[in-house]
Amino acid sequence: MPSRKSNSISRREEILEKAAKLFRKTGYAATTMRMIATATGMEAASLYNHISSKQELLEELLFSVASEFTGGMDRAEKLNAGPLEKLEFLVDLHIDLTLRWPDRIALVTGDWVHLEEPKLSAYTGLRNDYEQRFRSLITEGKKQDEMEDINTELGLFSILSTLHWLYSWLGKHPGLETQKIRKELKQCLLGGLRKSEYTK
Amino acid sequence: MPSRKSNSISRREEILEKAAKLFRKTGYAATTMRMIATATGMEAASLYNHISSKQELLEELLFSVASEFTGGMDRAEKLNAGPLEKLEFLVDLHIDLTLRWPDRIALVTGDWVHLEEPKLSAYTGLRNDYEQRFRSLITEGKKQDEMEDINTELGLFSILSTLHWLYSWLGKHPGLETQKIRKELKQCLLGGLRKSEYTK
DNA sequence: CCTACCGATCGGTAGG
DNA sequence: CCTACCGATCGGTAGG
Repeated sequence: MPSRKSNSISRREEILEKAAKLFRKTGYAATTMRMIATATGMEAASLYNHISSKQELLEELLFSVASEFTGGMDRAEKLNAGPLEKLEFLVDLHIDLTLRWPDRIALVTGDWVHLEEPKLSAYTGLRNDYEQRFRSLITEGKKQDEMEDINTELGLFSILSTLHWLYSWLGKHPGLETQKIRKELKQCLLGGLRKSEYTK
Repeated sequence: MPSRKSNSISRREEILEKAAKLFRKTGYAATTMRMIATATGMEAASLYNHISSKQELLEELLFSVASEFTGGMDRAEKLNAGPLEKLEFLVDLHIDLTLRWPDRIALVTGDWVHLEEPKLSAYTGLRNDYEQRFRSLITEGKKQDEMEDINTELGLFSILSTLHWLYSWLGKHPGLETQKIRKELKQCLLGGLRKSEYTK
Protein backbone atom coordinates (compact mmCIF):
# COMPACT_ATOMS: atom_id res chain seq x y z
CA MET A 1 0.00 0.00 0.00
CA PRO A 2 2.89 2.44 -0.19
CA SER A 3 1.97 2.61 -3.84
CA ARG A 4 -1.09 4.64 -2.92
CA LYS A 5 0.83 7.60 -1.70
CA SER A 6 3.67 7.44 -4.18
CA ASN A 7 1.19 7.25 -7.05
CA SER A 8 -0.43 10.39 -5.80
CA ILE A 9 2.89 12.19 -5.64
CA SER A 10 3.92 11.17 -9.11
CA ARG A 11 0.46 12.03 -10.41
CA ARG A 12 0.88 15.51 -9.05
CA GLU A 13 4.28 15.73 -10.64
CA GLU A 14 2.77 14.61 -13.94
CA ILE A 15 0.14 17.32 -13.74
CA LEU A 16 2.85 19.90 -13.13
CA GLU A 17 4.83 18.72 -16.14
CA LYS A 18 1.83 18.75 -18.46
CA ALA A 19 0.77 22.14 -17.17
CA ALA A 20 4.25 23.56 -17.75
CA LYS A 21 4.23 22.30 -21.32
CA LEU A 22 0.80 23.78 -22.01
CA PHE A 23 1.57 27.10 -20.30
CA ARG A 24 4.67 27.38 -22.44
CA LYS A 25 2.87 26.66 -25.68
CA THR A 26 -0.42 28.46 -25.09
CA GLY A 27 0.30 30.83 -22.24
CA TYR A 28 -1.06 30.64 -18.69
CA ALA A 29 -4.21 32.67 -19.26
CA ALA A 30 -5.23 30.81 -22.42
CA THR A 31 -4.56 27.37 -20.99
CA THR A 32 -7.68 25.84 -19.45
CA MET A 33 -7.92 23.30 -16.66
CA ARG A 34 -9.74 21.10 -19.16
CA MET A 35 -6.70 21.11 -21.43
CA ILE A 36 -4.44 20.11 -18.55
CA ALA A 37 -6.93 17.42 -17.56
CA THR A 38 -7.03 15.97 -21.07
CA ALA A 39 -3.23 15.94 -21.22
CA THR A 40 -3.07 13.95 -17.99
CA GLY A 41 -5.96 11.64 -18.93
CA MET A 42 -8.64 12.72 -16.48
CA GLU A 43 -11.58 15.07 -16.07
CA ALA A 44 -11.02 18.68 -15.06
CA ALA A 45 -12.75 18.21 -11.74
CA SER A 46 -10.40 15.36 -10.85
CA LEU A 47 -7.37 17.63 -11.01
CA TYR A 48 -8.52 19.20 -7.78
CA ASN A 49 -7.78 16.03 -5.88
CA HIS A 50 -4.10 16.72 -6.50
CA ILE A 51 -3.88 20.48 -6.64
CA SER A 52 -5.94 23.29 -5.21
CA SER A 53 -6.00 25.79 -8.07
CA LYS A 54 -4.59 26.78 -11.45
CA GLN A 55 -2.67 29.53 -9.71
CA GLU A 56 -0.97 26.97 -7.47
CA LEU A 57 0.43 25.23 -10.54
CA LEU A 58 2.02 28.45 -11.76
CA GLU A 59 3.44 29.19 -8.33
CA GLU A 60 5.03 25.80 -7.87
CA LEU A 61 6.49 25.82 -11.35
CA LEU A 62 8.04 29.26 -11.01
CA PHE A 63 9.34 28.94 -7.46
CA SER A 64 10.98 25.59 -8.18
CA VAL A 65 12.97 27.27 -10.93
CA ALA A 66 13.77 30.34 -8.84
CA SER A 67 15.07 28.13 -6.06
CA GLU A 68 17.47 26.36 -8.43
CA PHE A 69 18.83 29.67 -9.67
CA THR A 70 19.36 30.95 -6.16
CA GLY A 71 21.17 27.76 -5.21
CA GLY A 72 23.33 27.98 -8.31
CA MET A 73 24.26 31.56 -7.50
CA ASP A 74 25.26 30.45 -3.99
CA ARG A 75 27.65 27.91 -5.50
CA ALA A 76 29.02 30.44 -7.98
CA GLU A 77 29.85 32.94 -5.28
CA LYS A 78 31.66 30.30 -3.22
CA LEU A 79 33.92 29.43 -6.13
CA ASN A 80 37.60 30.07 -5.56
CA ALA A 81 37.89 32.08 -8.74
CA GLY A 82 37.70 35.55 -10.27
CA PRO A 83 34.46 37.27 -11.26
CA LEU A 84 34.83 36.38 -14.93
CA GLU A 85 35.12 32.68 -14.14
CA LYS A 86 32.10 32.94 -11.84
CA LEU A 87 30.13 34.47 -14.70
CA GLU A 88 31.13 31.56 -16.91
CA PHE A 89 29.90 29.19 -14.21
CA LEU A 90 26.54 30.98 -14.32
CA VAL A 91 26.29 30.58 -18.08
CA ASP A 92 26.69 26.84 -17.53
CA LEU A 93 24.07 26.97 -14.78
CA HIS A 94 21.55 28.49 -17.17
CA ILE A 95 22.37 25.90 -19.83
CA ASP A 96 22.01 23.05 -17.32
CA LEU A 97 18.68 24.23 -15.94
CA THR A 98 17.33 24.94 -19.40
CA LEU A 99 18.15 21.40 -20.50
CA ARG A 100 16.56 19.97 -17.37
CA TRP A 101 13.41 22.08 -17.28
CA PRO A 102 12.86 23.74 -20.67
CA ASP A 103 9.13 24.18 -20.14
CA ARG A 104 9.38 25.62 -16.64
CA ILE A 105 12.15 28.00 -17.67
CA ALA A 106 10.00 29.28 -20.51
CA LEU A 107 7.58 30.69 -17.94
CA VAL A 108 10.30 32.93 -16.55
CA THR A 109 10.19 34.91 -19.77
CA GLY A 110 6.65 36.18 -19.50
CA ASP A 111 4.01 34.18 -17.67
CA TRP A 112 5.27 35.11 -14.21
CA VAL A 113 3.19 38.29 -14.57
CA HIS A 114 0.13 36.14 -13.91
CA LEU A 115 1.28 35.35 -10.40
CA GLU A 116 -1.06 36.90 -7.85
CA GLU A 117 -0.09 38.75 -4.71
CA PRO A 118 1.57 38.07 -2.38
CA LYS A 119 3.40 35.47 -4.46
CA LEU A 120 4.07 37.99 -7.19
CA SER A 121 6.09 40.22 -4.87
CA ALA A 122 7.95 37.25 -3.44
CA TYR A 123 8.87 36.12 -6.93
CA THR A 124 10.06 39.49 -8.19
CA GLY A 125 12.01 39.82 -4.96
CA LEU A 126 13.90 36.60 -5.68
CA ARG A 127 14.49 37.72 -9.22
CA ASN A 128 15.82 41.09 -8.15
CA ASP A 129 18.16 39.42 -5.68
CA TYR A 130 19.53 37.18 -8.37
CA GLU A 131 20.06 40.09 -10.73
CA GLN A 132 21.74 42.12 -8.01
CA ARG A 133 24.24 39.35 -7.33
CA PHE A 134 24.84 38.99 -11.07
CA ARG A 135 25.40 42.73 -11.30
CA SER A 136 27.92 42.62 -8.46
CA LEU A 137 30.02 40.11 -10.35
CA ILE A 138 30.21 42.47 -13.33
CA THR A 139 31.11 45.41 -11.10
CA GLU A 140 33.77 43.32 -9.43
CA GLY A 141 35.11 42.19 -12.81
CA LYS A 142 35.56 45.77 -13.88
CA LYS A 143 37.17 46.72 -10.57
CA GLN A 144 39.64 43.85 -10.83
CA ASP A 145 40.37 44.98 -14.38
CA GLU A 146 39.29 41.68 -15.92
CA MET A 147 36.55 43.39 -17.87
CA GLU A 148 36.06 46.43 -20.08
CA ASP A 149 34.52 49.55 -18.63
CA ILE A 150 31.09 49.05 -20.16
CA ASN A 151 27.87 50.26 -18.54
CA THR A 152 27.06 47.61 -15.93
CA GLU A 153 23.31 47.60 -16.56
CA LEU A 154 23.86 47.16 -20.25
CA GLY A 155 26.24 44.25 -19.77
CA LEU A 156 23.92 42.61 -17.26
CA PHE A 157 20.96 43.03 -19.53
CA SER A 158 22.62 41.77 -22.68
CA ILE A 159 23.82 38.61 -20.92
CA LEU A 160 20.61 37.81 -19.07
CA SER A 161 18.31 38.42 -22.01
CA THR A 162 20.14 35.84 -24.07
CA LEU A 163 20.26 33.40 -21.17
CA HIS A 164 16.50 33.79 -20.67
CA TRP A 165 15.90 32.87 -24.30
CA LEU A 166 18.13 29.84 -24.32
CA TYR A 167 15.10 27.60 -23.91
CA SER A 168 13.58 28.57 -27.24
CA TRP A 169 16.88 28.16 -29.00
CA LEU A 170 17.86 24.83 -27.49
CA GLY A 171 14.37 23.61 -28.34
CA LYS A 172 14.89 24.47 -32.00
CA HIS A 173 18.40 23.00 -32.15
CA PRO A 174 18.28 19.71 -30.29
CA GLY A 175 21.50 17.85 -29.74
CA LEU A 176 23.52 21.01 -30.02
CA GLU A 177 24.49 21.08 -26.36
CA THR A 178 28.16 20.31 -26.71
CA GLN A 179 31.28 21.61 -25.04
CA LYS A 180 31.94 23.57 -28.22
CA ILE A 181 28.62 25.37 -28.00
CA ARG A 182 29.09 26.07 -24.32
CA LYS A 183 32.44 27.67 -25.03
CA GLU A 184 31.16 29.71 -27.96
CA LEU A 185 28.16 30.96 -26.02
CA LYS A 186 30.49 32.27 -23.35
CA GLN A 187 32.47 33.99 -26.09
CA CYS A 188 29.30 35.58 -27.52
CA LEU A 189 28.08 36.77 -24.14
CA LEU A 190 31.29 37.67 -22.36
CA GLY A 191 33.67 38.24 -25.28
CA GLY A 192 32.54 41.82 -25.71
CA LEU A 193 33.12 42.55 -22.04
CA ARG A 194 36.33 40.69 -21.42
CA LYS A 195 39.59 42.59 -21.62
CA SER A 196 41.58 41.18 -24.50
CA GLU A 197 44.48 40.02 -22.34
CA TYR A 198 42.04 37.72 -20.52
CA THR A 199 40.98 35.90 -23.67
CA LYS A 200 41.72 32.22 -23.30
CA MET B 1 -17.18 67.86 -41.41
CA PRO B 2 -13.76 66.49 -42.11
CA SER B 3 -13.52 66.18 -38.33
CA ARG B 4 -15.95 63.30 -38.45
CA LYS B 5 -13.73 61.01 -40.42
CA SER B 6 -10.43 62.10 -38.89
CA ASN B 7 -11.86 61.66 -35.41
CA SER B 8 -12.79 58.14 -36.29
CA ILE B 9 -9.32 57.39 -37.56
CA SER B 10 -7.60 58.81 -34.52
CA ARG B 11 -10.09 57.02 -32.28
CA ARG B 12 -9.09 53.76 -33.89
CA GLU B 13 -5.46 54.65 -33.41
CA GLU B 14 -6.15 55.41 -29.76
CA ILE B 15 -7.79 52.03 -29.28
CA LEU B 16 -4.76 50.36 -30.83
CA GLU B 17 -2.40 52.20 -28.51
CA LYS B 18 -4.39 51.38 -25.39
CA ALA B 19 -4.73 47.77 -26.46
CA ALA B 20 -0.98 47.48 -27.05
CA LYS B 21 -0.28 48.84 -23.58
CA LEU B 22 -2.73 46.44 -21.95
CA PHE B 23 -1.57 43.44 -23.98
CA ARG B 24 1.96 44.19 -22.90
CA LYS B 25 1.12 44.49 -19.24
CA THR B 26 -1.50 41.76 -18.88
CA GLY B 27 -1.01 39.57 -21.93
CA TYR B 28 -3.38 39.21 -24.87
CA ALA B 29 -5.45 36.35 -23.46
CA ALA B 30 -5.97 37.96 -20.07
CA THR B 31 -6.83 41.38 -21.46
CA THR B 32 -10.57 41.83 -21.90
CA MET B 33 -12.39 44.04 -24.33
CA ARG B 34 -13.95 45.72 -21.31
CA MET B 35 -10.48 46.71 -20.08
CA ILE B 36 -9.64 48.22 -23.46
CA ALA B 37 -13.00 49.99 -23.50
CA THR B 38 -12.45 51.52 -20.06
CA ALA B 39 -8.98 52.69 -21.08
CA THR B 40 -10.42 54.49 -24.10
CA GLY B 41 -13.43 55.84 -22.23
CA MET B 42 -16.28 53.90 -23.79
CA GLU B 43 -18.37 50.76 -23.38
CA ALA B 44 -17.08 47.44 -24.67
CA ALA B 45 -19.81 47.20 -27.29
CA SER B 46 -18.82 50.59 -28.73
CA LEU B 47 -15.35 49.35 -29.60
CA TYR B 48 -16.91 47.34 -32.41
CA ASN B 49 -17.77 50.51 -34.29
CA HIS B 50 -14.04 50.99 -34.83
CA ILE B 51 -12.68 47.48 -34.97
CA SER B 52 -14.12 44.10 -35.84
CA SER B 53 -12.56 41.84 -33.22
CA LYS B 54 -9.97 41.48 -30.50
CA GLN B 55 -7.93 39.35 -32.86
CA GLU B 56 -7.84 42.18 -35.40
CA LEU B 57 -6.16 44.42 -32.82
CA LEU B 58 -3.40 41.89 -32.31
CA GLU B 59 -2.95 41.44 -36.05
CA GLU B 60 -2.66 45.13 -36.80
CA LEU B 61 -0.27 45.71 -33.94
CA LEU B 62 2.05 42.87 -34.92
CA PHE B 63 2.03 43.39 -38.67
CA SER B 64 2.74 47.11 -38.34
CA VAL B 65 5.87 46.22 -36.40
CA ALA B 66 6.88 43.45 -38.79
CA SER B 67 6.55 45.81 -41.73
CA GLU B 68 8.90 48.31 -40.12
CA PHE B 69 11.49 45.64 -39.51
CA THR B 70 11.28 44.40 -43.07
CA GLY B 71 11.67 47.95 -44.39
CA GLY B 72 14.65 48.52 -42.10
CA MET B 73 16.31 45.37 -43.34
CA ASP B 74 15.80 46.55 -46.93
CA ARG B 75 17.66 49.75 -46.10
CA ALA B 76 20.43 47.87 -44.29
CA GLU B 77 21.09 45.62 -47.24
CA LYS B 78 21.31 48.57 -49.62
CA LEU B 79 23.98 50.21 -47.51
CA ASN B 80 27.32 50.67 -49.20
CA ALA B 81 29.17 49.00 -46.36
CA GLY B 82 30.51 45.71 -45.03
CA PRO B 83 28.39 43.14 -43.18
CA LEU B 84 29.58 44.29 -39.76
CA GLU B 85 28.49 47.86 -40.42
CA LYS B 86 25.15 46.61 -41.68
CA LEU B 87 24.70 44.70 -38.44
CA GLU B 88 25.42 47.86 -36.51
CA PHE B 89 22.76 49.62 -38.58
CA LEU B 90 20.30 46.93 -37.53
CA VAL B 91 21.11 47.41 -33.86
CA ASP B 92 20.19 51.06 -34.32
CA LEU B 93 17.02 50.03 -36.15
CA HIS B 94 15.92 47.93 -33.17
CA ILE B 95 16.70 50.77 -30.77
CA ASP B 96 14.77 53.26 -32.89
CA LEU B 97 11.68 51.08 -33.26
CA THR B 98 11.74 50.17 -29.58
CA LEU B 99 11.76 53.83 -28.62
CA ARG B 100 8.94 54.59 -31.04
CA TRP B 101 6.68 51.63 -30.24
CA PRO B 102 7.72 50.03 -26.95
CA ASP B 103 4.33 48.46 -26.33
CA ARG B 104 3.91 46.99 -29.80
CA ILE B 105 7.44 45.63 -29.78
CA ALA B 106 6.74 43.88 -26.50
CA LEU B 107 4.19 41.69 -28.26
CA VAL B 108 6.89 40.32 -30.53
CA THR B 109 8.36 38.54 -27.52
CA GLY B 110 5.48 36.25 -26.73
CA ASP B 111 1.92 37.28 -27.57
CA TRP B 112 2.28 36.60 -31.29
CA VAL B 113 1.46 32.97 -30.48
CA HIS B 114 -2.16 34.09 -30.04
CA LEU B 115 -2.41 35.00 -33.70
CA GLU B 116 -4.85 32.71 -35.48
CA GLU B 117 -4.39 31.08 -38.85
CA PRO B 118 -3.82 32.12 -41.56
CA LYS B 119 -2.30 35.25 -40.01
CA LEU B 120 -0.11 33.18 -37.74
CA SER B 121 1.68 31.54 -40.68
CA ALA B 122 2.03 34.86 -42.47
CA TYR B 123 3.59 36.39 -39.38
CA THR B 124 6.07 33.59 -38.70
CA GLY B 125 6.94 33.70 -42.39
CA LEU B 126 7.89 37.37 -42.14
CA ARG B 127 9.85 36.65 -39.01
CA ASN B 128 11.74 33.78 -40.60
CA ASP B 129 12.60 35.95 -43.59
CA TYR B 130 13.98 38.63 -41.34
CA GLU B 131 16.06 36.12 -39.39
CA GLN B 132 17.35 34.57 -42.60
CA ARG B 133 18.57 37.91 -43.87
CA PHE B 134 20.16 38.61 -40.48
CA ARG B 135 21.85 35.22 -40.61
CA SER B 136 23.22 35.96 -44.10
CA LEU B 137 24.96 39.06 -42.80
CA ILE B 138 26.74 37.01 -40.16
CA THR B 139 27.74 34.37 -42.68
CA GLU B 140 29.01 37.09 -44.98
CA GLY B 141 30.91 38.73 -42.14
CA LYS B 142 32.74 35.51 -41.44
CA LYS B 143 33.45 34.92 -45.13
CA GLN B 144 34.91 38.39 -45.50
CA ASP B 145 36.99 37.74 -42.41
CA GLU B 146 35.49 40.62 -40.45
CA MET B 147 34.13 38.26 -37.84
CA GLU B 148 35.27 35.34 -35.71
CA ASP B 149 34.36 31.83 -36.77
CA ILE B 150 31.59 31.34 -34.23
CA ASN B 151 28.55 29.16 -34.85
CA THR B 152 26.23 31.31 -36.96
CA GLU B 153 23.04 30.22 -35.22
CA LEU B 154 24.54 30.99 -31.85
CA GLY B 155 25.66 34.44 -32.90
CA LEU B 156 22.31 35.19 -34.50
CA PHE B 157 20.45 34.02 -31.45
CA SER B 158 22.56 35.86 -28.90
CA ILE B 159 22.16 39.15 -30.78
CA LEU B 160 18.44 38.87 -31.54
CA SER B 161 17.45 37.73 -28.06
CA THR B 162 18.98 40.84 -26.53
CA LEU B 163 17.46 43.06 -29.22
CA HIS B 164 14.03 41.54 -28.55
CA TRP B 165 14.31 42.41 -24.88
CA LEU B 166 15.44 45.97 -25.40
CA TYR B 167 11.91 47.20 -24.73
CA SER B 168 11.84 45.97 -21.16
CA TRP B 169 15.25 47.42 -20.47
CA LEU B 170 14.66 50.80 -22.10
CA GLY B 171 11.43 51.00 -20.12
CA LYS B 172 13.28 50.51 -16.85
CA HIS B 173 16.05 52.96 -17.72
CA PRO B 174 14.38 55.99 -19.27
CA GLY B 175 16.57 58.70 -20.71
CA LEU B 176 19.42 56.30 -21.20
CA GLU B 177 19.21 56.35 -24.97
CA THR B 178 22.40 58.19 -25.74
CA GLN B 179 25.09 57.79 -28.34
CA LYS B 180 27.23 56.26 -25.61
CA ILE B 181 24.69 53.55 -24.89
CA ARG B 182 24.21 52.83 -28.58
CA LYS B 183 27.94 52.36 -28.98
CA GLU B 184 28.28 50.17 -25.91
CA LEU B 185 25.34 47.99 -26.91
CA LYS B 186 27.04 47.31 -30.22
CA GLN B 187 30.16 46.39 -28.31
CA CYS B 188 28.22 43.99 -26.05
CA LEU B 189 26.44 42.33 -28.96
CA LEU B 190 29.06 42.36 -31.67
CA GLY B 191 32.26 42.65 -29.65
CA GLY B 192 32.45 38.91 -29.09
CA LEU B 193 32.06 38.25 -32.79
CA ARG B 194 34.21 40.95 -34.27
CA LYS B 195 37.80 40.15 -35.16
CA SER B 196 40.05 42.26 -32.98
CA GLU B 197 41.63 44.11 -35.89
CA TYR B 198 38.18 45.46 -36.72
CA THR B 199 37.67 47.05 -33.32
CA LYS B 200 37.18 50.77 -33.72
C1' DC C 1 -11.55 9.74 -10.07
C1' DC C 2 -16.36 10.86 -12.19
C1' DT C 3 -21.09 13.14 -13.12
C1' DA C 4 -23.49 17.07 -12.62
C1' DC C 5 -23.50 21.60 -12.20
C1' DC C 6 -22.79 26.66 -10.67
C1' DG C 7 -21.85 31.69 -10.77
C1' DA C 8 -18.95 34.70 -13.22
C1' DT C 9 -17.22 36.49 -17.14
C1' DC C 10 -15.86 36.35 -21.75
C1' DG C 11 -16.14 38.20 -26.96
C1' DG C 12 -19.45 39.81 -29.60
C1' DT C 13 -24.44 41.24 -31.59
C1' DA C 14 -29.07 43.61 -32.03
C1' DG C 15 -31.25 47.59 -32.24
C1' DG C 16 -31.49 52.06 -31.64
C1' DC D 1 -21.77 55.55 -28.88
C1' DC D 2 -25.15 53.15 -25.44
C1' DT D 3 -28.44 49.60 -23.22
C1' DA D 4 -29.59 45.14 -23.13
C1' DC D 5 -28.37 40.79 -23.76
C1' DC D 6 -26.66 36.10 -25.65
C1' DG D 7 -24.26 31.62 -26.12
C1' DA D 8 -20.01 29.71 -24.79
C1' DT D 9 -16.73 28.72 -21.68
C1' DC D 10 -14.15 29.47 -17.69
C1' DG D 11 -12.27 27.90 -12.75
C1' DG D 12 -13.98 25.51 -9.33
C1' DT D 13 -17.45 22.74 -5.98
C1' DA D 14 -20.78 19.09 -4.26
C1' DG D 15 -21.45 14.66 -3.58
C1' DG D 16 -20.54 10.27 -4.32
